[in-house]
Amino acid sequence: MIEVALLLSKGATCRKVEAGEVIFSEGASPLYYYQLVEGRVRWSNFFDNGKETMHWLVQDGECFGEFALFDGKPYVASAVADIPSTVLRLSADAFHELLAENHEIHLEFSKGFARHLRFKFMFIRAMGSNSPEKMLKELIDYYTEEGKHVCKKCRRLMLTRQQLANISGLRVETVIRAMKLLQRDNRICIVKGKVIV
Amino acid sequence: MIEVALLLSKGATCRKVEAGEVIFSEGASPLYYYQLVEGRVRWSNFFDNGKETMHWLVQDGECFGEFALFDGKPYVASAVADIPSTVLRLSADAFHELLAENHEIHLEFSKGFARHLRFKFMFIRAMGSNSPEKMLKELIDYYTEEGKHVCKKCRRLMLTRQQLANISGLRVETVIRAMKLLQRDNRICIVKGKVIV
DNA sequence: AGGGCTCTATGATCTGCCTCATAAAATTTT
DNA sequence: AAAATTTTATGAGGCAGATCATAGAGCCCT
Repeated sequence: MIEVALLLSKGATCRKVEAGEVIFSEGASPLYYYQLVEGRVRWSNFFDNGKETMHWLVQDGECFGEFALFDGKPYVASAVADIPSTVLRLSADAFHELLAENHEIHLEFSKGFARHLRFKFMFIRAMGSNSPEKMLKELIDYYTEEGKHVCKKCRRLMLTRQQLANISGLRVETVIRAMKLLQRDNRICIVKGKVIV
Repeated sequence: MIEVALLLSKGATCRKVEAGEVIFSEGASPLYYYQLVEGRVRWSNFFDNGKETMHWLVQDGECFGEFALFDGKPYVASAVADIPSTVLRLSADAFHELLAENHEIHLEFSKGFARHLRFKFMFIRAMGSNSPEKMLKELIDYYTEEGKHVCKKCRRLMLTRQQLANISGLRVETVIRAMKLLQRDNRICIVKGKVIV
């Protein structure tokens, strides 16, 4: 979200992480600002029974865990590399300096918060429907509008049913069945198992 | 969230609204910054079947609908006065001027966004448990920690079971039954039907 | 005090999501 | 190419939250 060169000039360090590596854990104190240069990071809660609640699947250029830097409280969810990734890390102090010096950057973060909050509102509204189909349709519509997780070339939604299950809080079998119903009613287009938006 | 005198000096107008009066509607374009001087405002989605999903029960001094001013998209939920209230309204332009001029105020908004996002993360994590008791316990713990909706004098949680239902997305009967189970297991203290935290 | 409303409460039933089991297909790794 | 892993798929059954019905308790309003 912040220009890489600027981050580096402020003393940010670049690190490569393997798939499955934990970048920060739920409950830990926020000490750094993190930005994903390349790769994919799951920002999730992991439960004892193996279930995962994925709050955000971080893509290239996005930051994650940033809001903990603003209220100073522990991380509410863990960040785990989903594939081999490259991550930039900047100390909290340097991050706050950057914001104080540059109103434009600060405003960009405010806009980012607004977008994220909008997503959460949409998500919780969709949950209220108590219908897997409506829930998934809203989610897919959101990603379509935002162009997130959508392949620019083939317009495929680059999310597996398992990932949609982890995001929506539904079980994978329920997602599979709901997607079939959505397809049957021509509410979504599925080609070779892949959603085309 | 912003000092009242400062808002008024920027041209904010004060308005009294009756209980039930709509301040802004889901889908409408954001034109103003709103701050509750006194009263109570429900920030909710209202569904055709009468169900309500309450995202936030706004209290004295809190602002609402503010994040739409940052991304410029329509409101995701409506704001309705829950009791007779007094609301301050500032034009979007003046609001952005204020932020640009005053880094401290801007930072306060960022912190507010962070707190709200933290709440949403907590909420969605709690939903993932698929257990009304865990969900409600987390909600009550959150309000306890934040001191929100808690009477300073008598330590009563000032939320009805119906309100908890609208917030949690559960049905009121489910909330009532879950609260009884929590009480039976000594996880919460209920006196005369009221939760004491 | 009385009327109207909301809130709290409880039982019965139903629906649908979760769970478990199994297996084929697709993808990744060796 | 083969093996291993993940993803997609389908069926059967259980369980719990939603739903519907009913009613008492508490509260606000004239």
